[in-house]
Amino acid sequence: MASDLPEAVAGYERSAGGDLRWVWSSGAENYPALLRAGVRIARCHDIALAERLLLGRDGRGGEPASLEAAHARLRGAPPPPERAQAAPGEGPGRPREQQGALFEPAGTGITDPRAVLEAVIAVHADQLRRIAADEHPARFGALVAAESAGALAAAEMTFAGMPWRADVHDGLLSEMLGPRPPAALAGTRPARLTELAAQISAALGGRPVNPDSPTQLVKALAAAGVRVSSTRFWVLHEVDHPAIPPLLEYKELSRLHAAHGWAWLDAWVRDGRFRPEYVVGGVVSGRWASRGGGALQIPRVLRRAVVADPGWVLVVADAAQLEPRVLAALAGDRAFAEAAAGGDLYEGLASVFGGDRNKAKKALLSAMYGGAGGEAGQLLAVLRRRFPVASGYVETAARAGEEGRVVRSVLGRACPPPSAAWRAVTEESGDEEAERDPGAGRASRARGRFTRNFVVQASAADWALVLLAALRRRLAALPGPGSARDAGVGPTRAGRWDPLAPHLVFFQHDEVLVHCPEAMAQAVVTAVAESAAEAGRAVFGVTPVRFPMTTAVVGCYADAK
DNA sequence: GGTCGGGGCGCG
DNA sequence: AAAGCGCGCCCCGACC
Repeated sequence: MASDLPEAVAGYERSAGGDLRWVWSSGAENYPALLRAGVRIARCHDIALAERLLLGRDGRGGEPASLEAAHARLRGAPPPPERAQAAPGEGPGRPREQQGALFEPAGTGITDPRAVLEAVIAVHADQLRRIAADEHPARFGALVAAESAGALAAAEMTFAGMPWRADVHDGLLSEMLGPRPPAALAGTRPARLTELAAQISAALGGRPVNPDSPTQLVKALAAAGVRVSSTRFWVLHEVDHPAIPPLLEYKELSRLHAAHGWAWLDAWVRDGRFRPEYVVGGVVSGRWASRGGGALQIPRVLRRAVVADPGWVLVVADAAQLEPRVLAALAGDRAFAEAAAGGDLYEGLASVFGGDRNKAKKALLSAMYGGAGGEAGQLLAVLRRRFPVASGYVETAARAGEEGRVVRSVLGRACPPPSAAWRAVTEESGDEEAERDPGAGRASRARGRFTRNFVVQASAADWALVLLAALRRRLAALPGPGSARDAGVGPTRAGRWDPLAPHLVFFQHDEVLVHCPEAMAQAVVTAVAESAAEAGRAVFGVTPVRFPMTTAVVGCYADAK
């Protein structure tokens, strides 16, 4: 393709003043190269993500969703195999390199530019038809647009990177684990873990026990007169034995060392930035997943290492009690929405549970997750009596799941249909006298819990995705902090990635981080609030439910809340 | 030598 | 107290 393609793209963006939607095979494949060339685009239709949503809706989520596959299906030809996810020779825990020429789908398939263009046009037209044929075309169209915008935001966050102070991270590790083992001893336990392992072995009779091995631990504990069903934290926590305190400390520290220790730092932090690769729509509910780096599981203790650049700040914003609010809006439960009108939803509901905020929280979580053990049953009964509409909503979703049906999020993302194995287990025997498989009830209830949670989690993901898209758009429209940048506001900025403008650097289900010049922090806070309100309207229409975000302007992520 | 499922635990 | 939902990734140990 033309070497000046990024220039041409930027030119179109500029002349269209942002009122332009690129249609392309995949943002994840195409956008990183544009960003590296300094080009930012405003909007796109992402064929691969749209195809994934459409296939999921039609109960065909297992089929490949690439442009080539969609085009082949359109022509009645057999779809090509899914592209390999990882290039050969790529080790785990290493950042990936983006490959492939711009706009040229990688791997096997279409290589002739005219054929690519023809395929894009044909598949796009077909997708628009299939969207229009949806039960709720406007909502499903909004979902496709938000998912596409999400792909842009994801690529931009990877490109910008999360500010990460390797020296602070190293200091935290040394403080907790002892000094970093020299390179020659890489892979061995640091001092503190070695000490703890020795203490554990000594307390268990003196023979060496590998605390990383649940099997060895259970045996050694049994020999010491302690019988445990597992070596999970909360099981061991109840045990009174001298080996337990060092063991619990070992487990906590060894996890940090293994998952986010020095090896992680070497592999994932470069030039003061952590650049995880997000997988948009990687979770069935529409939440994002990440590939490598454990980006969505960063231990809270390491937030200390996330520090804004000099003169810059982090705006940390997270949606307060998003999922119960989503349930209130989904179900249209007026009583619930009114009880939750205040800032803290659980506090607002506490009066229903004898003034106990924790009980309110437990009742809501049980309703959304399907828990019913212990106290939860009683609390659920209270919830059902006081908020029958909201309770009925999740009960209906659970019943659908138990019966093998599918459910959808508010914008229309579909949950996967049950597997063939599930159908086989739960199928009623034709013979009335025959014993029903004892696993049938268990499998049925498990799917009920899944669909019960899906309607809430997936609708919350819809809202968060729309929020992210709105915030990305609003951030790009903010005037700059100084006169130099003011001169660049408007059309001349369109189509350009501006490293001095506020940008999203992290997104974790219901939380966003924006890195911005200090002088722009208040404007960003306002943009966050406006985006949240916009998302509420766009996803749920007219509703009394509010979706407040708690925002903090900080120099360090750890100082937010 | 490699793969794969389970146990365990980090995040929401 | 955690569980009940969704993930990714570590280590171990069984297996090829």
